[in-house]
Amino acid sequence: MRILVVEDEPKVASFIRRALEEESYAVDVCTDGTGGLDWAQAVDYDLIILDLMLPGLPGVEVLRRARAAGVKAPVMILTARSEVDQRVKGLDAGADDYLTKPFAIEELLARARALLRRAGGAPTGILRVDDVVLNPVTREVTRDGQRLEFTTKEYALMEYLMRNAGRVLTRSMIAEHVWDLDFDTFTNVIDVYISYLRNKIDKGRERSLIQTIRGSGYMMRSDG
Amino acid sequence: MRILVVEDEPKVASFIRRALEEESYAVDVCTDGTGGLDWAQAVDYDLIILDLMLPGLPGVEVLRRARAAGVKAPVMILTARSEVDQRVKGLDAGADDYLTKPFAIEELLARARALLRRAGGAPTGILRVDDVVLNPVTREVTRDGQRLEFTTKEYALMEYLMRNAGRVLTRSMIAEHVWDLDFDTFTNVIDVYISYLRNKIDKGRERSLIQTIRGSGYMMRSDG
DNA sequence: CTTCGACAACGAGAATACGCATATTAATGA
DNA sequence: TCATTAATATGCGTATTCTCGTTGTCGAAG
Repeated sequence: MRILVVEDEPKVASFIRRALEEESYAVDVCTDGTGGLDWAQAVDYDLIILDLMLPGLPGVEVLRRARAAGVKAPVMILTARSEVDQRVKGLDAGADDYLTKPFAIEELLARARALLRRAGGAPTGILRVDDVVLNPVTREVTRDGQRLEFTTKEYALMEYLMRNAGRVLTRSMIAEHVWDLDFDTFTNVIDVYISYLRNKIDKGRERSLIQTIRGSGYMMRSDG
Repeated sequence: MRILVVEDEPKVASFIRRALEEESYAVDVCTDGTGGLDWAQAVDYDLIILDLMLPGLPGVEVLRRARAAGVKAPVMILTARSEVDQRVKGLDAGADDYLTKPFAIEELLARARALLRRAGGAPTGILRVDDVVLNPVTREVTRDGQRLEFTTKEYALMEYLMRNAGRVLTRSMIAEHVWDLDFDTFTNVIDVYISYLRNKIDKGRERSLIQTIRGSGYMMRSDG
């Protein structure tokens, strides 16, 4: 699986690269529109992640030309929250999904997986802890066969916990993986969302699947 | 284990501090080079994390002077990716490791552990005294295979004792490595926590693993 | 060997920090 | 607009940390 990231902010770019690489994708990063277009045509990527705010050639134009040149790879566009019309233009120009900045890296990964699957069979990698089953591809979570509904944030947190079942995850780690770059340390959102998850997962059970490690963070109980 | 962080960006600094504290290290933060140098000389740190881009005194200079003044603590350098020149790579400024920004907090933690381990002379990282085993990564302590539960402070003290098994540790040394800057000398918290540890470790044994050195401090018995 | 003083150990309770739930406010999208 | 989700603020209960007074122990001097 090879992914092209076209993003001019070095900070964001390297953050995305790292995250994707950790998921064992091969990643190429390009910092300007023209170069991105060149690469998109030169290599048969499985996915292209494209920032719309680019120096030189605007993102929408990159996309349009790439499609015109026969690039088939699914494209995920990144936009600022305010640039709604840009987003629309992007989708018109042939994008398959969009993500607004700032975003949580887990969300980007989840969507990337979805796009890759749609394009052609990515590995399933179903996560299972106790009788909770999480399917990262469909984003479905069940307990005891019963479907559980999560919001985006809740799901991202859930997936992160499941992926690291049996390991202690400190709040810093959770912040870094589930929230975005400028996370305020002096807040209790994480606690609150853990509480949301527990409400949905553990309703009416005596022992929570998510354990609190006082002074450090949380841990998803692993089997046994 | 006490760590000095010299970093001027408040956001980054507090993020690092938090992550380290969640791993039960005692952490001091300094926002300028001159102050950092002073602290490095004043306190016997187990690790120093040093940003190279600092107001006032540049990081490399802080490091050079600290080494000249006889500071032995391992030093991890933080630097922007673009500023990694040969000197930094060769680590000939006297650093023991370097990390480029931006970085994943887990990587910083992992490297910190590695440096502390190297300095502590434990090749595997796992500390063992008699039948007590302490794993700094998972922060699990067992005696005879039996899991022992510690609070954050208890664990920090325990790790410090284990790392220095066979060596007499005075109360001031313990205070310096396990408690923070404003430690009240006229208190007996240390004695109290030693007692807590003994309760948990030595329950029902005749000879304590932790020996009292009357008039000086305490010592973790080393094997034999 | 005894006595005394200094030091350490212990127990109990006060103070604090932390996690959790709930309510409230803010942002986002239909 | 309203409904849904995200984030913040606050109050409460409890685990942890610390203080303090008392009891116990060690060791040196008499």
